[in-house]
Amino acid sequence: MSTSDGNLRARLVAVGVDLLSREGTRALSLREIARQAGVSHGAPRRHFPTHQALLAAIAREGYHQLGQQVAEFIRTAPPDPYAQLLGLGRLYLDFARTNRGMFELMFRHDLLRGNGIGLREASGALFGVLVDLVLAARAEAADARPASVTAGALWANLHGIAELWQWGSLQTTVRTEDVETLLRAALDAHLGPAKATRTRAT
Amino acid sequence: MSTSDGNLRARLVAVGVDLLSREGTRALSLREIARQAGVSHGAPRRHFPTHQALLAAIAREGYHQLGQQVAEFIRTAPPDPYAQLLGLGRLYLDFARTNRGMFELMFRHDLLRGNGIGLREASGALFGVLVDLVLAARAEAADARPASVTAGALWANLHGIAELWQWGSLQTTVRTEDVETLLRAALDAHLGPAKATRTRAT
DNA sequence: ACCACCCAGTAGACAGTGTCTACGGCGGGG
DNA sequence: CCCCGCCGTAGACACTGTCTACTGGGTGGT
Repeated sequence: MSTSDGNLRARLVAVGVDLLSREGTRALSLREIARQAGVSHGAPRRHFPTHQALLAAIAREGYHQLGQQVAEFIRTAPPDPYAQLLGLGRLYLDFARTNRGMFELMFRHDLLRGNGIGLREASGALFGVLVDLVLAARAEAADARPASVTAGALWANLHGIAELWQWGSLQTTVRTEDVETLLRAALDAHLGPAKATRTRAT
Repeated sequence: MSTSDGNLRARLVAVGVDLLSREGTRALSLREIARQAGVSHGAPRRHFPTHQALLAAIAREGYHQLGQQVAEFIRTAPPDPYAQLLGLGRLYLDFARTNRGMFELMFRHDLLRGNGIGLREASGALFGVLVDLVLAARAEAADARPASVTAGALWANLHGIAELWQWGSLQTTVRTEDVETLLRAALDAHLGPAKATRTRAT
């Protein structure tokens, strides 16, 4: 069995990911993870100094999964950078919607205090992809701002849509249960309305 | 008056707000709030059926404070709707930065399950102000999308900036420790670059 | 005036949590 | 061979949220 052999550390993370997807964030107690892994409650302490460190490792696995999905999408995507950005936005929002607990865990504030060094790096790599795409997508229309600023604002927009939609406010205030509308609005806003015509191509 | 003689309810919320601003979200345990209020740990149960209900009441107080700040700003603001939106964005980001724990509490997912009905309403009122301002700000430039969509996307952008900046990723990936740059980018993007010239006016 | 009643607050119990410490067994290197 | 470091176990400790029994005091009804 690939899960039972050898490293308990990897098995704890795997059990945490599975438990996080089945039950919510609430079920991710240290003792419950150890229970599901079939070890005593003190065992995780040999591999993770604290509970937050284990949660950070699980969140890191989430960034790994998201990064793999992004890489897989980029590999099998049309060469048009705007279409790539649209698909990337859909991927981000779909990831947030499908893996609710994981998305919530990945951006918890208390996880990068001390032991979450890898989290900023993981998100930074994903952000680099976004910067490159933004740079390519708005190459024709000259923009005064650096691409990192536009990419940052765009990422913030995507993240805000995911966050507010998950929180439930957008479902009642804005009539759109379609996140797609907000995604289009954000893309068109940050990349310029000239690119909006390509939206129909997808 | 059931609320006046039982002023413990209001005192619990006040103690929670104070405790939340001094220590973090971690300190907001039911027993600690009761301790700071000078009552036994079972006393809050007479006014709030569960711990989450008390937290929801504290978050509601946060929405109240934010709403008062917004109303105060609108009252003493220049009539230019774009300048009002800029100030409103600054106000939102400043509120998120100044009252970290409160902002985190106000958008916690588990608080509107069951007892958080008032939270969506409180945020909905603030959103209405935003929709009106967006409607007025882009009156000249005709936009195909309804104002609620633009306002929703803009709010999501503001919220995402606050969230990602608090999380810390924007501080390392984007070199700007200035949230102002991202705020300007978001406003110019969603309201059209034609309005960007007015940015220098403030 | 009296008495019953309700109600806010107290105190204790219970299960569950994260962290710490002492202990056991097991395998590899001196 | 022995000894030591590693890894998992078991129990304790101080917490937490929730539930239940209990008490004190004020109010309303008769």
